[in-house]
Order: sequence, then C-alpha cells, then structure tokens
Amino acid sequence: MVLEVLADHGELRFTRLSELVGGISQKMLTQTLRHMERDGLLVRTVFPVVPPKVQYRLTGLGLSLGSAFCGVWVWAAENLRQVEQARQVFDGKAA
Amino acid sequence: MVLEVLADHGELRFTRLSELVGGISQKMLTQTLRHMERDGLLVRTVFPVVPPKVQYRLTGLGLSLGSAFCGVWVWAAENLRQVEQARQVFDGKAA
DNA sequence: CATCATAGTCTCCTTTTGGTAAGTATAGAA
DNA sequence: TTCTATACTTACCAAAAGGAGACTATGATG
Repeated sequence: MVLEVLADHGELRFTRLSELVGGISQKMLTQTLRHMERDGLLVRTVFPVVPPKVQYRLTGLGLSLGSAFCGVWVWAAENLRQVEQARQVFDGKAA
Repeated sequence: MVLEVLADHGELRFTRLSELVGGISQKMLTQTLRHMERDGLLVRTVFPVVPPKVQYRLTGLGLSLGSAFCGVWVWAAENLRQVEQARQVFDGKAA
C-alpha cells in the first residue's frame, strides 16, 4: 500500500500518508516506513522544525519494486471476482 | 513458494511438495494448500487408496497468479544485493 | 503379528503481530 | 497561560501465527 500510494503521489508527509493508506495504526506505519528506509526503498527527509515535518519519497529501487508488484495488483483487480466465486463454491461444498 | 514449485513441476503429491518448498511444517503446508484450493488457485485430487494419495495441480487462475508474481521474483533476484547493501549502510548509521 | 507408508488432524505451547493509549518536544496561536 | 499541531516512542495487552509431536486409518509387506 505504501509503495502504491507513494508511487502515485511522489512525496508525502506522515499524516497524509496514513490517511491515504488507511486502516493502519501509527505504530505500524512508522515501523513499515523504517523497514522500507532500511531496505533502501524510500528516503526519509526530516526538517528540523516545530511541529516536526518529515517527508517520504520512493527511491529508484522502491519505484522499481512498485512496478514489479504491478503485475500482482492487476491480477488482483482482474481476478478478484473469480476468487470470490471459487470461495463460495468451496464453502458451499464444505457446508 | 507453492505457486512457484507447482508451476515448475506441474503436479505433485504432498510429501514431494513439502520437500520442494522446504522449511514448512506439515500443518502450514496443509493450511496453505487448503486456502489456495478455496481460492481456486489449485485443484486437490484425492485417490481413495491406502496409503493415501493426493495430488495438487495449479488451475489456470493459479498459473496466472504465478505469472503475475514473476515480476516480483525477478525484482528480488536482481535487487537482493542492493537491498542488503542498503541495510548495511542503514545499520552502520544507526550503530 | 509387527511394521511401514501417506496425508493428514489434534493438542499444546511459544513467538510474533499489531492495536490502543499515553507520553514527548516545542514554537506559535488564542 | 493554555492549547494545538506533528511525528513519533514506549508500555501494555489480546489475538493470531505457527512449530513440535502424538495420533489416525488401513492395506501391503516381511
């Protein structure tokens, strides 16, 4: 999700990022961003102002991983219905 | 992993599958296979013999998901080194 | 008669995950 | 003087994940 949102919006601050990702706690978002920074997927720019300001932007590596995931996102969009149907059939059989 | 192994080998029995996937407990493999069956990603064929014989094979849907993931696998193979380097830099900075 | 093989299931237990809520720093606004 | 905004961190807690190992059925084999 972070990969997708940042690929779409370019550069974002923490709060905006959490709004766009949605359904994620502060803790998890912080943790995810730190891991991604550690992996070299994004850069974190801290502005030493009050209140704090921190911006996140994907690196080339991060962008390329986003592209690699595109195939999966497209697959999901195209096949979600089919998976849901398969589940109904399966659950019907089980019951 | 299951997706990859089954895409490579076509049709496999439980024990062989667990060997090829590696590092997975019986419990997790069973669970994973059931979920994938439920989602319509693979078909499970039970032969009513003793000892039991069960074969697993990807469906078209499963194969297509495997293909979709190819981009990620390729990315990982190509960029693993870069990620490792980024981690060393990051951890060095932190320490 | 005892053993083996296969594909599980079941129980128990530990580890991991991830949420909530509270705390932090400090400049500027009301 | 008190409140607000921002980007966290920390402590605590409940739920979920997932491993280990025992158990199951039963026909074939030694």
